Amino acid sequence: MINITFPDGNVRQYEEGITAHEIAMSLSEGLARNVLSARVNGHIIETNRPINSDAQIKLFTWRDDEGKATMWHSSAHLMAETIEHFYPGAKFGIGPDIENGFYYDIDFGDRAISENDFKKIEDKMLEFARENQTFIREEISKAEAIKYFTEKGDEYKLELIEELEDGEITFYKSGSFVDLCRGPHLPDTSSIKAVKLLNIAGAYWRGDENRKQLTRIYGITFPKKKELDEFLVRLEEAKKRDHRRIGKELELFTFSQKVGLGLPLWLPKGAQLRERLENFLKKVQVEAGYEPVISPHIGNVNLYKTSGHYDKYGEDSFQPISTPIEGEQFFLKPMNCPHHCEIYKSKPHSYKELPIRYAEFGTVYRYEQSGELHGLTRVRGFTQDDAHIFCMPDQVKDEFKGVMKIVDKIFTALDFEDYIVQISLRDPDDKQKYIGSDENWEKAEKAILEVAEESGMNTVIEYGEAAFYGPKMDFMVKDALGRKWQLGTIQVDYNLPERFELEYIGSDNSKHRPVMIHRAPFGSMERFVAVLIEHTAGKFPLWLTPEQLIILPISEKYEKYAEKVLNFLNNSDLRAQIDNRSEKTGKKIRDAEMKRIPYMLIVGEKEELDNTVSVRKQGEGDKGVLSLQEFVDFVNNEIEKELSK
RNA sequence: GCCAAUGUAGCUCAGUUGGCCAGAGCAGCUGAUUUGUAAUCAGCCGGUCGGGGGUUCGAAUCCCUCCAUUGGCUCCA
Repeated sequence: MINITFPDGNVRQYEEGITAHEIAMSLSEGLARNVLSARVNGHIIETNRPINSDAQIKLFTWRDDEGKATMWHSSAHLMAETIEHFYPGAKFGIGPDIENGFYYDIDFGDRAISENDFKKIEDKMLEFARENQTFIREEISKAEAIKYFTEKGDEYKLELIEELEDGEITFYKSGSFVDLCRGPHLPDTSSIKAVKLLNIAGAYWRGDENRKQLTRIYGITFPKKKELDEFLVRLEEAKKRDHRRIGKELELFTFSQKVGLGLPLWLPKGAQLRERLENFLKKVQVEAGYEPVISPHIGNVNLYKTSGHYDKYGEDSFQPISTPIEGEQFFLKPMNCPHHCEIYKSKPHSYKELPIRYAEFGTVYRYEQSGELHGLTRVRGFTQDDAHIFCMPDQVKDEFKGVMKIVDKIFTALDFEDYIVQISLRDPDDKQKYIGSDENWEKAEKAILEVAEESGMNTVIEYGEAAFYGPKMDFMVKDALGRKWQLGTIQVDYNLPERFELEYIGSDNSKHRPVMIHRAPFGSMERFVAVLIEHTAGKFPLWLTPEQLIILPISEKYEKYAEKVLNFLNNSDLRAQIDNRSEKTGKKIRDAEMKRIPYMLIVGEKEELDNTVSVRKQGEGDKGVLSLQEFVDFVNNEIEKELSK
C-alpha cells in the first residue's frame, strides 16, 4: 500500500500502481470523468500512469490551467495527426499549448495551406476525437528515436532529438500519429468536443530569422461546444475594445499614408486627453524633485557615436540628415538620453546637487520594421515621458524606489491592477550583444534585483531581455486580446556616464562618476493611451475624458436655459457641450452614450423652472434630478476621488 | 524584413459562375418636425471598386506587380 496525500492534507491509502484516474474514481465518478491530468510529487503526468510510491497528488480538470494545458497540448497532437492525414509528408516542428489554445509549426513543403482549409481540418479533428484515440506513452532509446524520424524524413524532430539525453526520450502515439514529446497527455481524445483553428502565420524555425520559416497554425479546443461559442463571443467583444477602432470612433487619433507609416496624428480630443495625462505626471514629477528640460529633435551623428547607439542601430535607423557642410550629419533623435547627458555636462556638479533629475516629454523617431507597426502601440514617432536621474552609486536604490513609487501611483490612478513586473537581465551566453564592463553590469543587475526583492513585488526575471547598455525593470500590461506591452520602464545605466565622461566632485574633492537611471512611467504616450483605451473601452475616468458632460435640451425652447447651465459648468471648470440639434431626446442620448460622455444633463420645462438638471450616467441610465450646484459638487467630488487613489 | 489573409463612399458592409450608368445603412448637407432618458421623416451630396500593368468584345470580379491594413514570426535604443 502507498500513502497518497491530497492538497487539503488528507492522506488515503491505495494499492501500489494505482493511477490518478482510479484515485479520482475512488472520490467521485464525476471527478474521474473530468480529470485531465495530475501532479504527482511535482511532476504533471497522465491520469493512467501507475503511481508506485507515496505521493502528493493534485488532480487537474478543465477548470485548472494545468488541465487546460494538457487538453491543448493533446489537441496539438490531434491537429498534427489530422494534418498528416490530409498532407502526408508534412514535417513537424514544435506544437505546444499556449495561454489560449495551442499551435503547431509545420513544414508543408511545396504545398500551400490557407484558412479555407480550416473547416475540413476541424471536422476531421472532431472525427478523430470521437474515435476516442488513446495517447500511448513509450520510452524510447535515442538511437531508435533517430531511426524513426530519419525514416520519416523529419529533420526538425531529428534536430530536437540531437539535443536530448538518451534515456529521457519519450514518444506519444495517438491514432496514426507518433510524436517526440515529453507529455503529459489526456488519457484519450474523448474530452475534445469542440475545435476551432484560429489563424495561420509564418514562424521561423527555432525563432531564428536566418532559418526556414514554417507554417504555424493556431487553434483552441473545448470540452463543450458551448464553451467554444462563449470563447468566440469574448473574442468579438475584445475586438470591440481595439484601440484602433475606438480611437477612430471617438476621434482621438488617425494615420495618414501621406504623412507616413507609423506616424500618428493626434486629433483634438486625443491631444486633449494626452495633455491631461502629461500634466498629471508633470505635477507628480515636480513633487518628486524633477526638473524639466527641453532638447531638440535632431542631434549630430557624433552624439550617437559617443553614446554607442550609432554602432548598434545606425544602419537600421532613419538615415542621417545631411547639411550643406560636407560630412556634417544629423540624426532624428531616437532617444533623449544622450541629449540629457550633454545637459548634465553643461557645468560641473557637486555631490551636494545629486541626485539631479531631468525630465522631458521627448518625441523620438525609430525606424521600426514595417511588419511591426501596430496602431499606437508600435509606431515610428512617439513621445516618451522620459527622465534621467544622475546620482551617486549609493543613491541608486532610493532613486529606483522613488521611480517605482511614481509608476505605482500612475498605474493605481488609472486602474491598471493587472500588470507584470519584468526584470530584464543580460543573456549570460551572449555577452557580446551588450556594451559596458562586466563589473558595471553586475553592479546594475544586483541593484535592480535587490530593489525588487525589498519592494516585495511579484517579479518575473527574463534573461536576454536587457537593453544593450543596461538591465531594466519593465511594467508589462496586456491589451484586450491578451498581448503584452511594455509600458513603464526603469533602467540602471553605468555605461552612458562612462561614455560621456560624466562627473561630479565628491566630498573628498576628487572626481567621481555618477550613475544614470533612465525611466518612463508611461513608457510612451502613444502606447500608454492605446492600452488605456483597451482597458477602459473608451470610458475614461471623468478627470481625463475629453468631453465630461453634454447638455441635452428637450427642444429649442430650452436652449437658453441650456446656455445658462453650460456657463455654470464652465465656470466650475467642467468640460461641457450642448447638443442643440433638432433631434429627439432619445437620439441625443444614444449619440452621447456612444461617444462615452460620462454624464448627460437633460433639461426641459421642469428643470428650467427649478434651476435643476436631470442627470443620466453613461452606461447606467437615469440618476434623477439635482440642482446645478449639487451636480457640480457631485462631479467634482467624483473627480477628486479618482485623482486621490 | 518574412509568412498568410484582406483592400468597394468619412464609417460598417452587399455586389451571384466576368455582362445594363457600382448598391445599402450610418455619418454629412438641405428641409420639415420641437421632441422627456439608446435611432423622427423626406430629399440631396458622396466611389477612376488601394495604385499600376495585363488577359478579354467586356474586369470591382481573372492574372502579374507595387502599396497599405490585419493576424503571427523576427525585431524593439
